[in-house]
Amino acid sequence: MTKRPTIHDVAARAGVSKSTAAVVFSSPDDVSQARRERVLAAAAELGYTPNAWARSLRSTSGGFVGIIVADFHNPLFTEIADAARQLLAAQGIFSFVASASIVDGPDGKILDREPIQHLLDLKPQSLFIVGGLPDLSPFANLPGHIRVVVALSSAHELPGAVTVRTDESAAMDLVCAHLADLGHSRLAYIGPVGRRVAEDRRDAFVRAASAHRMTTTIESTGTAMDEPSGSDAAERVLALAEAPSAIVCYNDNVAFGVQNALERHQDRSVAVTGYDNTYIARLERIALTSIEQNTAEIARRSCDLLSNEDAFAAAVGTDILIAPELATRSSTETVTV
Amino acid sequence: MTKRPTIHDVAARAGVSKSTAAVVFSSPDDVSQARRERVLAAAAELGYTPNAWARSLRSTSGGFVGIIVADFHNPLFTEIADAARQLLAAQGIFSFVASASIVDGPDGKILDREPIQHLLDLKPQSLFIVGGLPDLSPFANLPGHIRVVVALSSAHELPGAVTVRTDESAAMDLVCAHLADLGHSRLAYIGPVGRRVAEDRRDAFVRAASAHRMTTTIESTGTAMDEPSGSDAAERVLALAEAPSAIVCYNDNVAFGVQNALERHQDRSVAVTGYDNTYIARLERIALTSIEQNTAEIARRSCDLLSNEDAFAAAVGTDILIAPELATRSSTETVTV
DNA sequence: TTGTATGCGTTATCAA
DNA sequence: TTGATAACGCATACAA
Repeated sequence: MTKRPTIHDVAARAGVSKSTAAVVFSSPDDVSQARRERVLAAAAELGYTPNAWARSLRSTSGGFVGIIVADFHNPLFTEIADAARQLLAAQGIFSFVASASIVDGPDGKILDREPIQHLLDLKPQSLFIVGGLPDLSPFANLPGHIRVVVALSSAHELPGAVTVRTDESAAMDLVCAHLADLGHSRLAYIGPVGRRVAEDRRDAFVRAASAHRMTTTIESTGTAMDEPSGSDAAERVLALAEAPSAIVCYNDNVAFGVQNALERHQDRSVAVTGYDNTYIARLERIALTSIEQNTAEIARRSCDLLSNEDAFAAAVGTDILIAPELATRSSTETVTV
Repeated sequence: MTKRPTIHDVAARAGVSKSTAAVVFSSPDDVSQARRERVLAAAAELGYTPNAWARSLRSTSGGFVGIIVADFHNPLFTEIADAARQLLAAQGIFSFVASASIVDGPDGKILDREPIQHLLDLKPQSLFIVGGLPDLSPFANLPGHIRVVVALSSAHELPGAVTVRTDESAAMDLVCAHLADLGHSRLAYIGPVGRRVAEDRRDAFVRAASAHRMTTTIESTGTAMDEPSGSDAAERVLALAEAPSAIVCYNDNVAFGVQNALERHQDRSVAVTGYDNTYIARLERIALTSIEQNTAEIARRSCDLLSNEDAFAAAVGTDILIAPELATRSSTETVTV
């Protein structure tokens, strides 16, 4: 097997022309049954499978889905990408995953165009972008027939794209309702600013909290959204004259930092909530109440759009919002005020 | 930009033939300076970059490195893959990452050949396999010029490959020396069986512990290596007549389970160590002493082999062992016995 | 040094 | 229905 068999080898073995053999794999009905069976048999004996990339080169589309993961290290992203691959494979559509490479530029993050161009050169039938990219311009002038679906981020820069993301309002409503039930009335929110998702989430929090008649304080972590920045922000919040009884965080990482700060202050009275319901939040030592984004449903809806032309056409330009759930754990089982 | 410029367009604009233009990009010295500059200028104006896959199709090798990540969800793997990409890019070598898809077969895990075949069809110059795959046979009959480097796993099935992995003996020696320093003399080890790395690590533990004159108990987690299995195994160990004063774990996940079990028993006297020094181990609430695999060094050595033919030839068939480090945290700051 | 012709593995367009 | 031929974007042996 040091060399793969080609359509040429199959044709020779079956005693037909290259073109006839090729047709067997593209539109089997256009060839007589006798020849079709001979070709198929020859292909099976040789272990022939078409070379997808030679096909791509010749055709306008390779018939596969290109998946671009914004950040390999975000388990949410890889989970969705993985689920999408399986769903598409079940439909007989194969997919190819590429990681976006994001580098530091003079002003902010910059999206490296090279790996994306390489994926585009493979001529995907449609594109699935998982997670937020600093820049969507590489996808602005795609050949019109390529469908683009963006998950977990907004694609307002791409008029022809469809976005599938978590319903932030519903999420923050779950959080605030839960805290209201527990008797909280003064909340703080800790999270980053600047990025679209960040603004959405914070605004959703403010709306939800006020709907539940709770007062709010917003503490920014700048552009950071990790454990140390959460810890720092928590210190500032705890120093406030009217300290809150619960702290709602942009994501789990920030919440871990907040938990650390509370631990340093020996303060077990303040409730903390996260967002993403990561593996870590489930650990008994952490036990963080957190929003679970419905990744399975996000993947399912995305794949539907990716593979179904009509479904995509009907949804183009819209945001599809997926309802999240709240996983409640002991981080919100505190002394109520 | 709805259509990418081809070498044809560049040649037309520069007023030379296709081949001349092509040569400018493959062996620039073989063309006169005047024409070279005209071609380069035309390419720049058009924004031309070569289509790597068309090049691959024509040549025996596309000159890029194919990276296969065994499991997207293992942060260690993605970290190494990412580092390798950057190191290779700095050398002007581009790389393409594909995730292996591992499915459940009748007896055990099965490696899906399709995505791998697709990557192979792209004709990589060399292959970088990150992490353990259930089956290396798809790589057994590669065209001879393709170099294969395997990181974090063993490649004894592939005679022509080179393995780069952590020195398990050194790792377990660090752990046991640390525990010996703290006065421990009875150790338990909790981890899975069956896989090569698992056996290596356990055997290394036994050797290191006996070198430090400590007694050992081995508790298996079967094939599992996650938090619940660690928790269960810890319960069994704690029920032992002569309970150990320290528990050494196969990895961090298992160790988190052990920590949970200890927490349930209100037992702060038993030391726990992990392996991988994940992001989670660093969280203040977890503070797990753990072995840090030197991913940067693993990536560096691997890339050296990947890009340097001579270095690879010298190392073929061998295992390159990378020294790990021990990150000590409060999980081993217990009451000493 | 430069251009012409051919092929990589496939699909598409024609005649036959 | 089938098969010869061209083309996708590129590289290379060969001729000029």
